Amino acid sequence: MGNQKLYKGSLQTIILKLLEEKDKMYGYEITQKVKELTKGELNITEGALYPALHKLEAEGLLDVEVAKVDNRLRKYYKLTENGTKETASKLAEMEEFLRTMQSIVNPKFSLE
Amino acid sequence: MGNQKLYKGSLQTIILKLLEEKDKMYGYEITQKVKELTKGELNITEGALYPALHKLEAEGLLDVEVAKVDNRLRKYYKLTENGTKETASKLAEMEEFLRTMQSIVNPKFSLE
DNA sequence: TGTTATACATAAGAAAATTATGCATATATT
DNA sequence: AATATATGCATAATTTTCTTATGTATAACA
Repeated sequence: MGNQKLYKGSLQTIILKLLEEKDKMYGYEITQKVKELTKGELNITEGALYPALHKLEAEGLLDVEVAKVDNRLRKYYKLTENGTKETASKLAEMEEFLRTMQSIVNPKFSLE
Repeated sequence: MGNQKLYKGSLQTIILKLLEEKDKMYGYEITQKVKELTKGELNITEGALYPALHKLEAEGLLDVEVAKVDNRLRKYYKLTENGTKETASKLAEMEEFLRTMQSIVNPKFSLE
């Protein structure tokens, strides 16, 4: 990929956004969904994902619910009320960031 | 700002892009230019900027030229030949990243 | 004369990732 | 039957990249 490092700092927002769309997801599902959405460009590693999920849970933005499917463990995460608010806020910040970066790397197309 | 952390990983690209536009700039000038371009949203700290410039120089992407203006030191940086190539490459990666993030946070507007 | 602006630099620490490793079950392949 | 790949979780060690704090020095302004 090469540009993986650009995604640094955006993982939390990505997780929250996916959970805003789907209501409840488990870790592995998130990695697959992101791979699909980005056509393979972004591959979330487990070493990044699980600590991020745990942190969001610890901050009270996610609730977790354990399930057993096909004799295998799954941890379903969903937004808390607070998580929903925080998602809106983080998405707004992300959009601002994207606009700003656009205006830097492609000034001509950002006269708005 | 709040969303400063989203810029993590994009500093090199920003520096290179500015130098592609202006030919030669010094550190302090870069911080001011970025502040102006982003309407104060992004404030590059010295602790991030100077190490980044030194690294780009060490990698052979930038040449440095020292000048004395008003009895104060300035270090002007400019792109090397290799730096120009790398800039194009990094800008392409950045644009890909921005497109991808757009498509994640705002799927409706990214059907292109 | 003290504060703000200009101009460089580095060190300590924090945040967020990568890489490596581990455990366990299910499914597909040879 | 054995092996590899996929599913599913987790953590530890390390690296990268930043923030925060600190240092030096000159110029301009109040």
